Amino acid sequence: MAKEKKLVEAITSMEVDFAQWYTDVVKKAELIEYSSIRGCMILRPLGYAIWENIQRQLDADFKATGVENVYMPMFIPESLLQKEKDHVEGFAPEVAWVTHGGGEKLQERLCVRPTSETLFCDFYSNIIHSYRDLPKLYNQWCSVVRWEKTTRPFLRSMEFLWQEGHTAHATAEEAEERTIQMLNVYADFCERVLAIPMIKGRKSEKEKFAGAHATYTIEALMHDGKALQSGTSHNFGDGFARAFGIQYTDQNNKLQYVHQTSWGVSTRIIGAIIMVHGDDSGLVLPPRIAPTQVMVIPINQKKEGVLDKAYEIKDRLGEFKVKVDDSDKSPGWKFSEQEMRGIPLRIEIGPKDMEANQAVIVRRDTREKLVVSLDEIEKKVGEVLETMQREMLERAKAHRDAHTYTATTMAEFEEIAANKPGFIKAMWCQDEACENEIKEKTACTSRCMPFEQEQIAETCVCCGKPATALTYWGKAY
RNA sequence: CGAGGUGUGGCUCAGUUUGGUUAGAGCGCUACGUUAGGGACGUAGAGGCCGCAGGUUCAAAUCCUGUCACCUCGACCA
Repeated sequence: MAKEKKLVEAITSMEVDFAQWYTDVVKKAELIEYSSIRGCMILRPLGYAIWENIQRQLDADFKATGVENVYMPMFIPESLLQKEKDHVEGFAPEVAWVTHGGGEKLQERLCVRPTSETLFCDFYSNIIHSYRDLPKLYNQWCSVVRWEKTTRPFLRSMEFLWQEGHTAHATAEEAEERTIQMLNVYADFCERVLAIPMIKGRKSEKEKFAGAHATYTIEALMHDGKALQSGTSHNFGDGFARAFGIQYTDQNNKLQYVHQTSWGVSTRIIGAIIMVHGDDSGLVLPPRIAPTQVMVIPINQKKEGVLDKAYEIKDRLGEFKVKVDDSDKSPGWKFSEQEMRGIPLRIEIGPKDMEANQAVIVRRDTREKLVVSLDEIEKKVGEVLETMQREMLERAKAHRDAHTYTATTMAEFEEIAANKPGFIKAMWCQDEACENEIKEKTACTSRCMPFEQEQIAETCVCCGKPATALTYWGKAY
């Protein structure tokens, strides 16, 4: 395959330096701006519009399963945070504390929420009394703060936007069912809308959420072969309920503890969109998440009638999200701008086209050019957007599959980890000692034990004892 | 938190080793004109407490001390 000509000098090539490429895209596409606070980013209009689209569509998916939105305070009293032992141990090292208010030292420190389990639990303990009060299916859209040591735009920032769903159920079965249901909502959304294929599975004991009974995850593979945990769904069992005293009276007038879940996705998912679909010209957005789907670019726009024709095309494409770039930049500039910002389709319209009653449609992902008659432009745009959405998912899947390896011996595992970036499937005994040894030898962590299990060997890749689970391993963000 | 690196117009950087008039360049920005199918060109202009604080010196972007911020890698991390 011929080496693609590099059109935008301002973006470092992926091959040269993937991390730098990522930073360049994030900046050149104007997704974010660094702020004056370390590790906190400013979401610019394009970055925020993508988040709004994610939010709108996921929110509808949640509500279709009966979830309601609430809003909780952003501060958590220290005493409340400390009620669940594992939870506080997991989060204490990275919380920000408020020690003063209005110039006075506070009686009790307040932490800025790193996650809101404790607030929801406290709340639930007050409002749940009877089996008739269950289930509670609440979600909130908010930001949380974690005092991270190193940060990267979208992937890890000190403050980030997310949603956190928190549910309370009468039975363990119902909680488990909800945990899996929400993981499926996430995975379906990612495939259908973001065109990112996900591996669904369970986290190891070591990787699971602080205080959870079980954590489920969706894992995606980035273009550089590193894994990104893109969303999680936790089954808390009755652990938090016991710590917070969340009890209800059942049909037989007996006191019972509730069973809880929590689940979340964050702006990190935007990092996944960038690193799965982006190329050396910048961002590539799947049509279903793109804030602008079509950019009409007039050629020689000073010429009589060209701009009018561009606006006319925009009006005719009313069912899509269309903009006209009528700035006085040169056409070449506008092409690059549209590409850097990941706008799925561009329509070029100039004097030559007008004469022939046609326009040129260019796909962002393949740069394929299509000359279409103006008479059928609505139909063509619809078709191309759909094709693009479908093919982006197919390409991402093909890339992931081509970078998924299997290892049955440690030597094999080490050889792959050292030379081939991607997922490694290997059998594991689920002993944490092996997990640690694998990390030490290969820098790979366990990503998940997928729902779709295969028996590729009898014994653990590390210790040789009988294996209990096929596990995905990889270097992770 | 450890190792390394970087702070000079909006951006990318030169100048620092060897202290010396008025601190430079390219890009971007503004105005006018010519252009226009893959980041056009000309002319004229605006824009700098050289990260911050001390110190050395006749003289500091440059040397010394401290400090802050950011970046990369590692450790850590739902």
